[in-house]
Amino acid sequence: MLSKKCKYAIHALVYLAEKYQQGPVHIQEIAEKRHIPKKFLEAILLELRNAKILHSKKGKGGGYYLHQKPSDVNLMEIMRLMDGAIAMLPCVSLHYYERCEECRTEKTCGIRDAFIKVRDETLAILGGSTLDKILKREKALGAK
Amino acid sequence: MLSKKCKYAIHALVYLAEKYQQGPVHIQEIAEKRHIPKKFLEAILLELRNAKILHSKKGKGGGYYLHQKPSDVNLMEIMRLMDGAIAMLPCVSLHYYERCEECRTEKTCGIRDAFIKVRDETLAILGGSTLDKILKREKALGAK
DNA sequence: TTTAAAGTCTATGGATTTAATAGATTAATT
DNA sequence: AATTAATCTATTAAATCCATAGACTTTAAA
Repeated sequence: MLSKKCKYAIHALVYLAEKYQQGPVHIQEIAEKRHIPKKFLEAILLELRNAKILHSKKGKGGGYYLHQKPSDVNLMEIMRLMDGAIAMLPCVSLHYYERCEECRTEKTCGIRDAFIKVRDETLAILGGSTLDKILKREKALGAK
Repeated sequence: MLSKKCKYAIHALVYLAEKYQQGPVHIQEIAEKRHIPKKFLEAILLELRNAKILHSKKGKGGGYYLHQKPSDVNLMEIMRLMDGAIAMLPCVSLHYYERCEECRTEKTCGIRDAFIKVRDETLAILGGSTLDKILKREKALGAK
């Protein structure tokens, strides 16, 4: 399951994708429109900024805005950033690999196989889910 | 990520699949062979028994054994039992559906789409991963 | 019929993670 | 200088995960 942090991040980014190239957006505005606790959102946006997905501007007229194009930001990277590994087992994770304490002999573990397949399918789908596609889909579904 | 509980359950079941139709196996034996804390394993096996995946026999010469055929037990049901939903969002879960507080308007949510696809692919793979297949694979990989 | 083996059940404790809040500080604009 | 808004540091509250302890029950064998 995605953490709330990750869900909030996705929602905030979709919101910012909608306002792409329209100048900085206040944290306050995002928080209100997407029903996210403001202080929590602060921390999230800061992390997205440090990851170069967002830029920010301080002071009056400041706020956050997308650094990358909406077509260049996908769910895979957002989720990795917020929640870490996408794989269901540490021993099949590409970015957060860890040896499984349980199955000591990785080479002969019959379980990993299925989880490698799940990982690959999942990454393909999430990697292809970009902010602009999500936005398009929302519009197609009739969101205002 | 799978919980330890779930990993332990899978390992224990694979072990019991190996001993299918060879009589009851002690908790103690499974715990030692698969490096699982015995007391924790007790609780797990009990749950698997209540779910009719295992049977048990009390008293001397007792122990646990598979109730279903190894080809009838798959990772999907084990994971659902131990960890709950397999989907990454509550609002796309088939067995543990819950409304997302975040995206209030489910009908116009552009995010769900990707997670429905992930869910379907994942369920197909995990549902097809049965104990006997895992066992076969381990033998093919040369586990003793 | 006693005894030992083994599963069953209830309860609890500690560690870690997640979610949220508070307050002080820094930077930019007007 | 005043105002606005992001940044940073700390702290707290709640939930979950992992593990252990101990008493109880059932069964089989001696």
